[in-house]
Amino acid sequence: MATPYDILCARFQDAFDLLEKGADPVVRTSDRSDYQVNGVMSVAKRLGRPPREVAEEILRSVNIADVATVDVAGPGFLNVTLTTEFLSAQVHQLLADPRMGARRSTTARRVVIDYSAPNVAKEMHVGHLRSTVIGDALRRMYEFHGDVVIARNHIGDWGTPFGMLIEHLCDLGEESALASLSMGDLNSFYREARIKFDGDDAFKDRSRTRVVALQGGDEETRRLWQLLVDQSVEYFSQVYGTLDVLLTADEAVGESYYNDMLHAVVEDLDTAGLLVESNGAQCVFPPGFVNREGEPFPLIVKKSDEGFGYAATDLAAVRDRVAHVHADEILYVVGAPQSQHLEMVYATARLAGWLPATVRCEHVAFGNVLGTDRKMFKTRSGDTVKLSDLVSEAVDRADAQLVERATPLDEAERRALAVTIARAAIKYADLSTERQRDYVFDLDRMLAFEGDTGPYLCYAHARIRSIFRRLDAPWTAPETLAVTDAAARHLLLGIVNFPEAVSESLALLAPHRLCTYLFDLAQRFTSFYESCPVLSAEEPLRSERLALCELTARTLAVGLHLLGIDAPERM
RNA sequence: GCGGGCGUAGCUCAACGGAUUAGAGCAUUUGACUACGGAUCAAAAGGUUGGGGGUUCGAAUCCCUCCGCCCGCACCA
Repeated sequence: MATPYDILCARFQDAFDLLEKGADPVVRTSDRSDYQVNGVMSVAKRLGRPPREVAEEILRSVNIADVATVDVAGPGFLNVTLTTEFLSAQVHQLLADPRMGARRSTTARRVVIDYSAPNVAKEMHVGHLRSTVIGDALRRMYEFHGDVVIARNHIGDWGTPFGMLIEHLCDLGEESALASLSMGDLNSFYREARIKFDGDDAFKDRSRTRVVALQGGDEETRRLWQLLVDQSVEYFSQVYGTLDVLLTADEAVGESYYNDMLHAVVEDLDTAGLLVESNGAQCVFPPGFVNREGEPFPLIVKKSDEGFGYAATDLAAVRDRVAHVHADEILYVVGAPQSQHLEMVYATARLAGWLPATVRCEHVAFGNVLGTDRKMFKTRSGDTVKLSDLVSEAVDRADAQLVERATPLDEAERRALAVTIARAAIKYADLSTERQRDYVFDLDRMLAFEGDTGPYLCYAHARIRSIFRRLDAPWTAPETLAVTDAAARHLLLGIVNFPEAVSESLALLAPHRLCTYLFDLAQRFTSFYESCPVLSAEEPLRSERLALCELTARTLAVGLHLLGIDAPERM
């Protein structure tokens, strides 16, 4: 279905085309009317005519009487007010549409989304949270849009640390090692291995020998390595489960997956004449990148010790995703600090012809996670909070609040709801702020049941649903709605703009746009609910208001679902 | 030094080049309670959008410059 916004854009485009072909009408939502058209001034400027005169001309030529009334205001703005009949028809269309008006793409694009990327035998921490939550939300939005998402969890499952990890596994004995790993005690496993590696020369030697065996394809070593990987992936899946993240074990396509492609990457770069030896390393120098001294800055593909750098893996991944996964779009949900590295990888892939201009390849960067003291969360030095601890603390606190508020649920339901609310809190807090900014992690704030939080939105939804549980007879929306109350109209206009919130959020890869929309919608609803009694109203007003309640609840639920958040029926 | 990001109310954050009042939330103050779920609503107060230039009919938004904070800058990913 075409949204009101679409219709207005099309109608005004036709009118603007008469004056200047292709001129943008600049249709926007407005606080002065339902929508405003701002494009008149710039057209008038280019035509050298008075803006108000141009506005009047557009007002005469635009074919819009069936949709809205239009007035000229100020220096040449057009204020657009939708007709009640039109809004009424919108309500009926939306009631019949589970997508709440959002278009479904007819040309499904294949979109690779690279997100989460934890390390094998290492704990997932807050540093992985943003990638996981943002990536998963984008995934849901793309799928909703009708695209095919190929998720890639680029786990760190290869490299020199695996020598010591495997040796440590052997020392502990497979059984007890795996038992400790399956308990999610990955930090101490890694730490113990590290301590031995640093303090025990014999262990260090064994570790190095083990790395060589691993890279050489030694069967027993590979088996041990696989144990570590499987155990970790199993653990990651548990964490994803608690967060309701869609990633599956199949989608854990880690660094090692690209091992067999690395030689070809280097050879083909060489053949293409892109490879340069520098300080013993094989490098590509994509133009435009310089180091501290202002000299060309290398992307190191093969290290001076003959080992492949991570750049080789990243290049192989891009190549694979284009050539074999047939991606139309590749998104890397990775922290902002890696921006330069990724830009260099993309530049090199373009030079090598592995990444055609038709394929969109983008770094979906996000800011650092900060503590409430505004200092960086440590990501490498070990002082980070385990993701799983963090989630369980959030669940406990959510549960405590539910108990305090005497929620009308039994114990089991309440515990389940606490999980839902904790997820909502964590995800919404992360998604609702502009990605690129640094992000302050504050459990107290995100778990608050008041304000711009996940729990509040859950509550807003549950509260509407409770109205319908009180009904003793079915209802149907009246043929024509009056929508006379300002608050009701304001709410309906919000509902009708859902598709634009979704498409804008997707186009900008900015989930916070959708969050802002949903919170605003919830506010419009409570304001409506305050001034417009529903159940006690006379028919047909009662049914009209029920229709608005129904549409609001569904819009909230669909929107929250796109963010990876469940909308509970009751709280 | 070079490159990138950020700088908006006490705090956490919005704002798609648009209209006299730059918006929310939290916190503060004041109203509304036997309330269709008060986990709420209404209102007040709180800002020379880091400073200074420029482009534009119109700038938090685009350009330049300066200041401050953060990140990256050769073989860890």
